[in-house]
Amino acid sequence: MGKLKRISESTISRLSRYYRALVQLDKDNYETVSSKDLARLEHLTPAQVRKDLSFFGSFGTRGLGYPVRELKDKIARILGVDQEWNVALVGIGNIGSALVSYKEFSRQGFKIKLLFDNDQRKIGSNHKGIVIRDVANLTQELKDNNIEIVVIAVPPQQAQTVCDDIVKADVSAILNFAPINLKVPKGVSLRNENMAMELEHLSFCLVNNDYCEEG
Amino acid sequence: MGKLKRISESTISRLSRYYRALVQLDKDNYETVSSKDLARLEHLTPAQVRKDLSFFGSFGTRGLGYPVRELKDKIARILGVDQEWNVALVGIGNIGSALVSYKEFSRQGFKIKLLFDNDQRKIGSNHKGIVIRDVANLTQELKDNNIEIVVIAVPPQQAQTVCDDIVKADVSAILNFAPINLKVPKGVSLRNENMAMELEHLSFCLVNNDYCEEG
DNA sequence: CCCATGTTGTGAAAGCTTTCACAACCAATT
DNA sequence: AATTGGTTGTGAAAGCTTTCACAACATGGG
Ligand SMILES: NC(=O)c1ccc[n+]([C@@H]2O[C@H](COP(=O)([O-])OP(=O)(O)OC[C@H]3O[C@@H](n4cnc5c(N)ncnc54)[C@H](O)[C@@H]3O)[C@@H](O)[C@H]2O)c1
Ligand SMILES: NC(=O)c1ccc[n+]([C@@H]2O[C@H](COP(=O)([O-])OP(=O)(O)OC[C@H]3O[C@@H](n4cnc5c(N)ncnc54)[C@H](O)[C@@H]3O)[C@@H](O)[C@H]2O)c1
Repeated sequence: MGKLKRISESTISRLSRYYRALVQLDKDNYETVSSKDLARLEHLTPAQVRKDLSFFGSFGTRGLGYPVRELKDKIARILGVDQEWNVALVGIGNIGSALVSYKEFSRQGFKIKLLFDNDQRKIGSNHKGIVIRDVANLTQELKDNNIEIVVIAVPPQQAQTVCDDIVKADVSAILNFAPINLKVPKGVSLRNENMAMELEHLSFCLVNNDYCEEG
Repeated sequence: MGKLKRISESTISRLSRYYRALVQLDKDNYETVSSKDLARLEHLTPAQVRKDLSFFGSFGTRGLGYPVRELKDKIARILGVDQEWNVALVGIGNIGSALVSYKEFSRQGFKIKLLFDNDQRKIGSNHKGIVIRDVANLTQELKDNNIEIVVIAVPPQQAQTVCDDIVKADVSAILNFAPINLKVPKGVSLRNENMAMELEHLSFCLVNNDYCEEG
């Protein structure tokens, strides 16, 4: 079992994609899948699929391929989506509200447990069955409720302060929607969802289409 | 002027980050900035900054650094954010509505011109000053209105059909929020915004914290 | 049992990206 | 004009990721 190398960002992202494909294959009652099939489904190469999986073990059978359900479960375990995670959301505005309404996260094990805002008109109100709390008590309430992942959806100016309070609660996984570079201590995982950057990437491709292949 | 190499995805993303930093530096009335400063602001290395910029030309002065405003304008040009882009949005649900309300895109030159949905209750209604059109006429209306970028925010099952209609209108830049692998012909730039994948990345880090450094 | 066909797992090669290191240059000071 | 201190631009080195290529194994049919 290859349990030594550091896993690259891109391998982790591809794991998510394999997982999604496998969930579908399982629904469609496929028993086995080859690296070739999986690669075609995700527009990758078979060698890449095999190499990615090989970092975590040998899940396939030579000549046959991978058992769909088993591989799906193995990857679920690796990705940590075989369990439930307590999620909190800070900033219940446009994006925040959209996220609360999104049922798919819960189905995948990401349970939105707490909502926070600093707007007195919103605090105390019920949003999709969850009461919005005062961000003033953020650190304490995150601790009290065993929150493991926090999503930041506040304006960029407030994001670092909110982030600091989250870190104080020993939460070590943060998803940030504010277009700003948050500083977090070592050991805290931070992912940024930056739509402006994606749009700029597209406009770059429109302007420089010769130098921008494969989207 | 280095106009030969293919530019990597990561260089383009970093260009967006330099741009954001430069806009701020300009606002704060800085005249020049060194690769060292720019690197510190974005948590990168000075060599990386210089190498990235060198793909597009020599914008700095040895001993002095880069002229902030000039470099900002140069990068704006490279990214294509020195001009306005006509954007359309398909699927005015949770995410779609959030995007329409977001003023920042317009400020950056991404002008949301058309909205589409297939829900008869929504079609014809006014959303933040823009009327929601019937997706049935998608291809024709994209053409008629010179739309250059389309954002897909419909359920995953409908995304490929919508995508095909967009491609038919010769739009070559698509931002997709549906968690599905869209197929687009060569020459069309497709970016995916997949929040589930980001959350899975975080849960991976929580489970395998030894193998997951730097978020 | 043997052979043909198919597929994995993995070292090694190729390709790509980042970092290093330094010549080339700029400005200020003496 | 020479020296000091600073910074860029870039070829080369190092590091990382992807692809290649093939031994090792599985199955099925003669
Ligand atoms: N709406 C979009 O489409 C979009 C797109 C890209 C990025 N973003 C980014 O996402 C973030 C949220 O955007 P939005 O459109 O939802 O904004 P919004 O103004 O609709 O919502 C922000 C919410 O955060 C709350 N808030 C402000 N300061 C707070 C604090 N200190 N603690 C807790 N809550 C606080 C506000 O009361 C509000 O409810 C912003 O950083 C924005 O730049 C939004
Ligand atoms: N809401 C979120 O936080 C979130 C998060 C991640 C991903 N997503 C993805 O973004 C997409 C949109 O999510 P949402 O929550 O806004 O969903 P939603 O159901 O609120 O909105 C979807 C909208 O698309 C419209 N629609 C459906 N089929 C259409 C078609 N063929 N043409 C045009 N319009 C059509 C619907 O009428 C609706 O208005 C989905 O693919 C979802 O998986 C959403």
